Amino acid sequence: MATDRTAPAGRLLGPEFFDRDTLRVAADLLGTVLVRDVDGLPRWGRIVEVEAYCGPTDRAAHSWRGLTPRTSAMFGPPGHAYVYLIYGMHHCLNFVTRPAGCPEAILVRALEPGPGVGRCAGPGLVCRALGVDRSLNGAPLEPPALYVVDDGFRPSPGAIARTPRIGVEYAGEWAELPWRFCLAGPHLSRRLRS
DNA sequence: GGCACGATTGCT
DNA sequence: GCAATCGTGCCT
Repeated sequence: MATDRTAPAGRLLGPEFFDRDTLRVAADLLGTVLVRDVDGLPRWGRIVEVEAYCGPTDRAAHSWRGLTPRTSAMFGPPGHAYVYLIYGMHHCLNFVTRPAGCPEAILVRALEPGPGVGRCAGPGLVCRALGVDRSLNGAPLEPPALYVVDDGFRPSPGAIARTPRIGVEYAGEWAELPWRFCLAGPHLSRRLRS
């Protein structure tokens, strides 16, 4: 008996959803479903951990140094993907927020994996499990390739946690801001608190 | 042209 | 605790 891998149906999150305050978008993304379709075979997971990057003032953001070839997607329109290669071997997926010219984005750090999808507890693992690479950099978040839907799931308010972002200690005071948003559970890239 | 390093991961 | 692995950004 084959596992039903049909992606959850729901409201497609378009540019109007992402063209809002980045911290608000980050919080609202928790519990939504990220879908990646390759040749008609959907892979999906529920978003349980994200981080907001609000350049160019945010020293932890890639856009802090201004527009460069790599970060050009961050300066593009909302509702598009910003995908980059880190440590020469892992890809990281971001959703661009705010209008073009305002280089803010949200890093997808962890998913609760859907049927047949591997472990997604970490930004590199999310991209590996869903088959996301730099060919999607700058692509619009639209079906079928890559998109986000609100299927009606609503996390209980008490389940949402905020902590400082991971791996940005170099950013000084910006590293202390609680811009990592989590849905408490067993699928996070790191445990909450310490 | 050269070089240091990273929004990570997995193994010792 | 640390190696893997390479594109990017900055310097010469």
